[in-house]
Parts: sequence; C-alpha cells; structure tokens
Amino acid sequence: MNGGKLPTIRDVAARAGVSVMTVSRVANKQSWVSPATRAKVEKAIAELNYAPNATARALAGGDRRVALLYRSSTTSAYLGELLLGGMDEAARRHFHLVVEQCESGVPVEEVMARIVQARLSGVVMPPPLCDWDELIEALARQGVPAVMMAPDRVHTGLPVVAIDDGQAASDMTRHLIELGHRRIAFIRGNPRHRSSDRRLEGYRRTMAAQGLEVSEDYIVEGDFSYRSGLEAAERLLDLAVLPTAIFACNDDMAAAAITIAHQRQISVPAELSVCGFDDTPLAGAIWPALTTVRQPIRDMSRAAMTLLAGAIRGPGGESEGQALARLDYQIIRRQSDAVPPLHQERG
Amino acid sequence: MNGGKLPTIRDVAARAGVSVMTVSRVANKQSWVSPATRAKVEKAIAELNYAPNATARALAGGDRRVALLYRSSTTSAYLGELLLGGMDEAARRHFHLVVEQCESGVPVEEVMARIVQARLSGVVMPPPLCDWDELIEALARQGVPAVMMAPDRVHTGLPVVAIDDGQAASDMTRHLIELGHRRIAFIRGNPRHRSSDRRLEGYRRTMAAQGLEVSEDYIVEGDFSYRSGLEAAERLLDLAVLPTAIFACNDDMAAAAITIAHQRQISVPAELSVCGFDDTPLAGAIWPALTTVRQPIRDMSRAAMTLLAGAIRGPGGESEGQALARLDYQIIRRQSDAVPPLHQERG
DNA sequence: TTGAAAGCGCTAACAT
DNA sequence: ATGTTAGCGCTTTCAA
Repeated sequence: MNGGKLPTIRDVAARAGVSVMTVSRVANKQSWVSPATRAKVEKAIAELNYAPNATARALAGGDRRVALLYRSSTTSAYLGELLLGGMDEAARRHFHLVVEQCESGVPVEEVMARIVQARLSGVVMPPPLCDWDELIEALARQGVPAVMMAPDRVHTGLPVVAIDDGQAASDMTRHLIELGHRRIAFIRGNPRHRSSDRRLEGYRRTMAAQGLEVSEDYIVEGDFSYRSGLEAAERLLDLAVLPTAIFACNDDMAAAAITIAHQRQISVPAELSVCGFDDTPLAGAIWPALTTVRQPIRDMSRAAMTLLAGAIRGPGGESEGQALARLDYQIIRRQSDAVPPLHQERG
Repeated sequence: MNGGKLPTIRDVAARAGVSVMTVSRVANKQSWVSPATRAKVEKAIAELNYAPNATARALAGGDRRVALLYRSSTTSAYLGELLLGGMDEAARRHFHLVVEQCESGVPVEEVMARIVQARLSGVVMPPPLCDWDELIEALARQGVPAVMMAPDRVHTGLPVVAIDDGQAASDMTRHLIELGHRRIAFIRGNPRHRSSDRRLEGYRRTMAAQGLEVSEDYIVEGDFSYRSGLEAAERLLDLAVLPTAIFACNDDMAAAAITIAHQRQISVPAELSVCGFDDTPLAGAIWPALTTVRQPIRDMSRAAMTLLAGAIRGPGGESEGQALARLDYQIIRRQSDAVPPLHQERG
C-alpha cells in the first residue's frame, strides 16, 4: 500500500502504464479512449480501489457548488424533504449541494455577498424565499442562476417548479361538492403568499362553476399557522349558518379547525368535513386523519436541481431561458371528509 | 476588478505588500503576525472583499469532511433537525458537513469503503445507526472517529451525546403519579432500541418507588410507529380494568392512543391522560395537544459535532478517549394530561 | 516575524 | 487516441 494513503490518479496511471490524463478520461467516461487502454485503466482502478478526490476535482474546475437556500421559518420536515430530494440529483450531476440559511432581516446585499463568496453557481429557492423580489432581482443582476420552488407568482425568465395550486384546490372543492356539500368554507393562508390566492381562486372558480354562491363570511383569513387556524375556525363556527365543510389552505390550519370542532363537540367528519393542503406528517397522525392535497416536495426538489443544472452554463453565458416543471399533486383521502349531515338523513 | 473573478489570496498579498503566507496566517488567525502587518492585511482583505476559497483550502490539507450518516427510515423532520444543529457547528470548525445515506441492507464493508473513499475524517451517527454494532466495530478498526447520538447502549471508548432517557421517563411517571394516577400503562417502543428499555426502566423504577404495583398487562409492545400505537392502545383499552393514564414511548404512539380513545368516546384528558416522548411537531398539532418529553435534537446534533471535533486528531493519532454529553430534556406540558376521574369526584 | 518554494489531486488546453 | 504542460487557491515545509 501507499503508506495508508488513498491511491491517487497518479498511482492508477503508473499501474496501468498510461498517463494521468488517460485515467482522468476513463474516470469521466469522456472523450475517446481505446477499448484496450480503457480496460487496462479500469483494471488498475479496480485493483487499487481508486476513487477520485472530489475536492481536487472541484478545485481544478470540474464541479460546481449549488445551494439550497432556506429561511429559519422553514420547518425541519420541509427542509429534510428538500434535502432528500436534492441530494442525489446534485450528486449525479457532480454538484456539491450546500445548505445555506438566508434570513429576511439581512439586507439583500449581504446575502448576495455571501452567495458570491461561497462560489455558488446556482441556488434553489423554496418558499418563502422564492417570493423575495429584491433577492431575485439581485441574483438576476449578478447572473446567478436560480430556480424557484412553488413561488407565488411566476417571474418571467426564471425556471420554476410547482404544482398547479389552483387546479388542486379546484379538484378538492369539486370532491367536496360531489360528496354533497353546498356550504363550504375556506381558510386562506398568508395574504402575502400568492399560492394562497391561487388556491382560493381554484375554490371560487369551482364553486361558481357548480352554481354555488359563496358568502364572504365563509372565507376567512389565516397565515398558515396552527394558531391562526384556531381563530379562523372559531370565526367560522360562530356563524349563524354553519358550513358543512371547511377547506383550509394548509394542514396546520385544517388540524386547528378539527381541534376547534372537537372542543365544540362537533363531530368530524359526521357533522363537519375538514380538508387540508400539503400532506405533512401531521395529516396522518391526527384524528380523524386528514384528507388533503399532497405536494411532492421531494420530487419538486429533485426537479429543481435538474432545472438548475440546465440553467447553469459557462460563466457569463446567457441563461437557458424559462423552464417550468409542473409536478403532479395528489388528493390523499383519509377520514376527515364525508357526506354532509343533510344527505345522510335523506340516504 | 480582476476580470469578474473573485479575489484570491495572491490579490490580497499584492495589495497589502506582503507574501501570501502572511495573508494565510492572518486569515487563519494563526501564528505570530505583527500588529502592523496584520492591520495592513486586514485592510486589504476588507477592501477586496476577500473570502478564502473553501475548496482550495480543503485540497491543501486544511479542512476536513465529516458526515452525518442517516438511514432512509429517518423521518425528514428528524433529519432536518440534525442538519440544522450540525451545520453551523461544523462550519465554525472548518468542517465540511456532508450528508450520507447508509442503508442496513448494504454490507458493512461496502459502507466502510464509501466512508473511506469519501475522505471522511469523522461521522455522526444518529439512531438507529448508532446501534449497528458491526458498523461501529468497523469504524473503530479503521480508526474513523464516530460519535453516537442517543444510542441504546453506551459503547466504551466512544463519544456519546444523549439525554437521560430513564430519568426523563421517571420524571414523566412521577408527574402522572403526582396528578393522582395509579393505573398508568406504558407503550414500549421497538424492543431492539434499548432507549425504549431505558424509558421502561425509568417508568418501572418510579412506579415501584411510589409503591405502585404494575400489572404486566399494562405494559404493551409497540415499534414506535403510529400503527403499532393504534394496536397497543386497543389492547390497553380492551382491558377489564382500564388505566387512567397511558405513557407512550414516543409521540406517534401517543397520538395513536388518543385516536383510539376518541374512537371509543373516551375523553382525553378527562377520562384518560396520554403522554408521549420526543416532542415532534405532531405533539402540538393534535387535539388535545400532547404532554411529552422534549429531546433537544438540534442541540444534540450540535454537541455531536463538537465531540467529533475533539475526537478527530492527526492521522493515526490516538483517539481522545470517551466523552459523554448529557443534554437536558424538558417535560412539555400541554393538554393531554389531567387529574384522573376518581380524584375529580373527590375534589 | 516573514517569505519562497513545493505541492495537495485533478482537469483544461494544447500538443502529438 | 494519448501524452505534456500548466495551473486551480491554498497551506505546508523550510529558510531567512
């Protein structure tokens, strides 16, 4: 052995009787190498148990660093999903994936400085960062490729990965209507997140399409937090004419609605159906388990990496232009939705 | 500007009128540099907005790569917490933190090969990896420093970070007893996880200390999953003499117990108190919100990094010896525990 | 206290 | 199809 040290490309070259360049070519499955030479090199690689040194490769200019930006407000579960999705895709493309915290209190210039100094050749921006306009503009000015995950509004010229929020909300609304619900209430998310608006629109559109009037009392505002869901649900269940279903903009608020219903002895789903959005782990662990819309975060993160790879080109090169990955959502039906009370009587 | 390129150590040296070595010393706050020289260099660094290139630094032999190993069975929430805790600590110590998946199906040799080839100078092993004996032995043989997070049994000579599971369970049990409970049931976790056993022991010890007999019917087995909690709770609530409290080995199983109670119209906490362990996000989002023991995963991950740093020494150097970081747990009281029914009548 | 030289392990650009 | 020559940006000797 080489003194306890790992074999280098030079060791392989020596053993195979070729130059290091040839080994490099074989290792990168690049360029033309004669089958005979390739075989020799591969044999040497196998015998030495050689694996290229990622650091050296990166220094020499091969690899690139891309970052997964996140806000501290991101839940660890979401972050974990992003990571699990992004990692292998990044590795496959010889990207180094680094995770960078990025707070809103910090001035954009400072964030940009960090990004530049970290030698990042691209960034993935999950919500809510993907809606920080100043940052997006600064990135564009500096020519740092970025891909947005589930942004509120689609910035022209930027790659985006998302599901169709409006369509998903529409589908869920239709599902409730088909169950027989007529009085369906809606808990909005933070008004600054436009994804909330798009979900609201999907809901409105479908209600209208089915000829169902929506009282404005039935649309209450939340901010995606469990707490806000508590308040929203109370307002809803204080109404003179109770809704038979509540569709919340995310799972936390839906869980809150279920909690309030419990407290008021309103049975879910017998008397009240409650649906959420996101399919967080919470959805399966509350009682009754939540019917919700699943966003494939992990797949979206993977797709974001792929898009980012496309957007990263030679330094100063022009951007790849817009790209959009629309991923499939799924309505996960559990136990929080049912035929409304009136229908049950009739049946 | 240097043609759009980032300033290198050489640019700084030139501008400060010193050698690159001096700049390197200043950048690393190392060795002796005269205050005057240091000032000059720092000025140049500031003016150029210089930041050392981590990749180059790593290649030249400065930095080290440490890995956070994980199993695919790890929830993304847990992984996220590990990451959030470990990252800054790793960065502060000039460690590159990489995240590596590590399945149980794979032979140990293969895992070791990956670890060696990835040039890892240390690994953090969260559960359940920290209880894979063969891997631990292989790591020791190869001299790869590793620190265990919340392992089932304490391997001599290995750094460990954990909370006192037994004491925490004991505290929670005492809390229930002080509320007035006498018939306290226990849902165990996977029997292969000894942390489950330690929690059970803590429970048993405290029950005994208070002179309370524990029927073996009151101790049922789960495997940490929500599903298993469902079954365990059903067995418990099928008993002739119902417990007034259920203490589950983790939050998922506690949530399951609450679900079953709901289904049987048993009011929680009025008729049945339910407590969990871990304080996952789930705990705060179910109804009633779960009283549970909080493990400071993030802090534990941070502590693990610190221990790992201590364990990593010059190549072939002797290990630092054993180290143990015992972190503080906390009993988070929410709404799932209360005085038992009988006491209420008396009061 | 500071500097000069020699790489770390690899790849890009040019030979051949 | 394969080899040669230069570095990438930093740190580590060793000298001054």
